[in-house]
Amino acid sequence: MTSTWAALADPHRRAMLELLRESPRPVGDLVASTGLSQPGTSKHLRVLRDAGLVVARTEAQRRIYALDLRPLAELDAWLEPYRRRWERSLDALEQHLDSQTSPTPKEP
Amino acid sequence: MTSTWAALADPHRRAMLELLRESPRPVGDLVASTGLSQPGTSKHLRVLRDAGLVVARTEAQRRIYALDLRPLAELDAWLEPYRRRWERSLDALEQHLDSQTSPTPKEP
DNA sequence: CAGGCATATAGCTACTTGGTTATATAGGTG
DNA sequence: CACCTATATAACCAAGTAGCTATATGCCTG
Repeated sequence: MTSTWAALADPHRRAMLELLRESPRPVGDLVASTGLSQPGTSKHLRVLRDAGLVVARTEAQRRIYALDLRPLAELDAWLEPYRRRWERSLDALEQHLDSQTSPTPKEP
Repeated sequence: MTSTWAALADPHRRAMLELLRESPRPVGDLVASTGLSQPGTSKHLRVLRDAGLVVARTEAQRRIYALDLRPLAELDAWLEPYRRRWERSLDALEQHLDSQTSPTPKEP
């Protein structure tokens, strides 16, 4: 799972994933959108591939990259117990502010 | 946000967070649980502090570290659009398996 | 105030990483 | 086959990181 976190620690890679969330794309598109060199982009794609976050299919000379959501679902599962905690806090806060209008929630 | 992802990319740091999820603890506890040197542990704690994932309060000579959930909530928000995607897939799967015994219990 | 305990910082080293340019590989097309 | 397009890999460099040991800081206690 470490490789997933590490892969997501880079802003360029996160941006690439967001692009791929819309639809699968060839490398050229990602090169254009990141503004990095083509080899640089390929290097990032390798990291994402090694982490299992994307898969590539070959189409003539092009490699079409697509998201694989499973590692993200794993992160989501990791977050779950923490999420329960802050949801509990929010519930409490909500109860506390029950009858008020508060634009800026604060730590008690 | 990059600092949050980067902080979580290290297994020792994730383990420390899991410890702190149970309750706030002094550094000594974390040293013991990680098996790292004390300075090494302190270094990791600094990364977590800089990312805002933990806060420390001083209590005599001890520093008691506690989780701050807010950066994790941010990650959760980042995951949201992806989550929608895999939930949609799961919905589809579910429909497909409609008349069978459901192995994955769900939130009511 | 001396000494001990708990933690942080400094300073070092080996390794990893993000970026580059140059080159290799693979497929399409004249 | 010669060449072009698209992508990957190699080789290199600067900067960052994870670990260590040694040292500084801060607080308590006798």
